[in-house]
Amino acid sequence: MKLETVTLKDIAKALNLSTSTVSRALRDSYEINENTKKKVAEYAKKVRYVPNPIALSLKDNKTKAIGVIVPEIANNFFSQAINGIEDEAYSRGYHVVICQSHESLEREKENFRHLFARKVDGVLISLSGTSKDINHILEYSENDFSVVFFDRVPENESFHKVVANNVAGAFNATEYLIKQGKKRIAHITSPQSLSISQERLEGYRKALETHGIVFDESLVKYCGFDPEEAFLAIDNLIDSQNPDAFFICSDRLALNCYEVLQKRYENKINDMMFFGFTNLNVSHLFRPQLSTVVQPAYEMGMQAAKILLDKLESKKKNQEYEKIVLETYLKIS
Amino acid sequence: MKLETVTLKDIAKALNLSTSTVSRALRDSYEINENTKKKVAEYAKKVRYVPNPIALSLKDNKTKAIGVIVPEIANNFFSQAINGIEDEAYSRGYHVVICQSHESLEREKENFRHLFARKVDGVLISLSGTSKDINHILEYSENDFSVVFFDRVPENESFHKVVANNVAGAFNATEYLIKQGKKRIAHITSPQSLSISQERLEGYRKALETHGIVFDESLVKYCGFDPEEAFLAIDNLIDSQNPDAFFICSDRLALNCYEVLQKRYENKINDMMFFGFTNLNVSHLFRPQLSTVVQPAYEMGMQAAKILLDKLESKKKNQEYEKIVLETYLKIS
DNA sequence: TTGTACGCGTTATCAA
DNA sequence: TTGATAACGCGTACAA
Repeated sequence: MKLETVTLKDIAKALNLSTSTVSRALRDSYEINENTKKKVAEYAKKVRYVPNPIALSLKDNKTKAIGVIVPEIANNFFSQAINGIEDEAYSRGYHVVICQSHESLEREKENFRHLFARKVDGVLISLSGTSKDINHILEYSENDFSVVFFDRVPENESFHKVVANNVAGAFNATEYLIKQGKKRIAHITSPQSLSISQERLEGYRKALETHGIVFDESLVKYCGFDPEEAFLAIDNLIDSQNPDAFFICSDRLALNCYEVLQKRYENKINDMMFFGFTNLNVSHLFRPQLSTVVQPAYEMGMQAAKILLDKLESKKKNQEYEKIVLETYLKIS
Repeated sequence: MKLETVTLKDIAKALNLSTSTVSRALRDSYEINENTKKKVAEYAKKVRYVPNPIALSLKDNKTKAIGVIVPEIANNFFSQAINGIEDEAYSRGYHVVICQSHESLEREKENFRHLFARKVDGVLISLSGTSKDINHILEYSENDFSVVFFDRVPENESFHKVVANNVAGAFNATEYLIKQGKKRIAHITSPQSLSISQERLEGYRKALETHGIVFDESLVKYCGFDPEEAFLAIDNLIDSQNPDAFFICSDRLALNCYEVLQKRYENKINDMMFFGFTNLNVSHLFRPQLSTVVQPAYEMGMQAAKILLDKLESKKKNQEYEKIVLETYLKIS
């Protein structure tokens, strides 16, 4: 059985028809004789005709592909989100091109350039930790190129966004720690420029306030992507702030913390409690125990993809920008 | 600044040249006047001309895209391998379309159909745990469609393959346990159909033999993808085999084991030792401790991509099939 | 040195 | 009901 790609022309030749007739027959056009349709359909099936998507793309100036830019795929939150994106996209006939920014603005720009040059129909993106603004994205989106943000989103109002309820999640986690009797809860989080950092800090603050604990700025540390930063932050906290719990707002930072705590402060961590904001599927196996705020990653990805595809496929330009907020839940270990 | 896609024709019109002249000028053809070249180059840069890859694909019947099929991206080994694949591919002007089989043969077939229909130039694949044969792949590869396997590879000789030295890795892990005084080492592994299962079992056996321990088949359990299978296997082992260590050959199974061991046998696991065959980057945080055999995932992905791209770009059909074997290392926790 | 014409596979328009 | 032709954007053989 040969698999050489069969074209309309091949079918036309074999059946003594014109390519246009074959094309119309396969698309079940009303103006084609039923017999012809049947004949064409049968033959096409027999030779396993599959339309060439490249030709279609060239014609329609659409690729039926969407791009996804995430910081890292080796992160459960993002890989779960990608699963949601893929399920939605594939079920609607789109395919997905995944790019990683590795938390670098430069890479993110490059990814965008790449995806645009490759003519994807739109992009889903969660901003890198070093992207302070979104000028590099505005440039494209102003020209009618669809972009939907998820998880790490910009302040800019003129975009569709899908996020978790970070404030509530952080509130609940912090409140949990407070109810366990913790009073000096250190908060270690991602760069301040990120929406998620701001919102989670807000939830943390609110919980403290609600429970009459004075917010102490020196318990809050923003950390970038050099592990040494986190190590140093922890050293400082332990040396001078006497924390009794940690609320750590990313996978990476949680691991950094455990690293240094286990190495240098093994005797101190027994009474400490740890809460993360991660989708780590193994957190319950950690010692000391790590509870976490879990985001509905799959659902977020799916919703984001849905919004993008709906937008791509709708004729009307809807200038109503949606912001979908999904709830988190606590996984206590 | 407008971003409307500029075509050769636009440039030609603006500069009062023909499209072919512009095309040649941009490709630095020797037959074009230097002045013209400069003029064209400048203008193209100014309007940010980017060739339309769709048009090129249609013309060349090549997409400069490769497909990757892996069981799950939410698995460090595969996400690291993908990083290697992407780095190699992007640096050579290819892009990467990632598909997940979710350990299902059906999905794997579908992925293949999809990638082929999308006209990727070739495919990198690590077989799903339920793929007993590769007929669905032979079908394509026999027709001059390039496929390179990595990690989970078929026996078939007529393919390029990149694998870890599973035998040596398993040998070293088992030997380590033996040297720690363990005598009844349970071996829990993936379905027998997978190359990795066979090779790791071989390493395990060899280590036992080398150290004068009789191989006991009842200590070996193959588990599929239903967690209950693993739970049951462990129950059986503990009930009737009295193991003093576990050598567990996948991320998923390691987690399954911990799940049940922590829940039901907390009092028994203190003296047990655990070794995995995983690229979990958090294994050192687990309690009980999990040491693991680590595969050079990034390198494997990169090598596999390199072989595929070299093949795609070489004129000659080289019928020499390579099998690259990379060494693992132990990460002791 | 530059331009014209064609073809990649498809569909839409117009003609028959 | 069917067929011929043009067009999408590009590169190239051939013509000028």
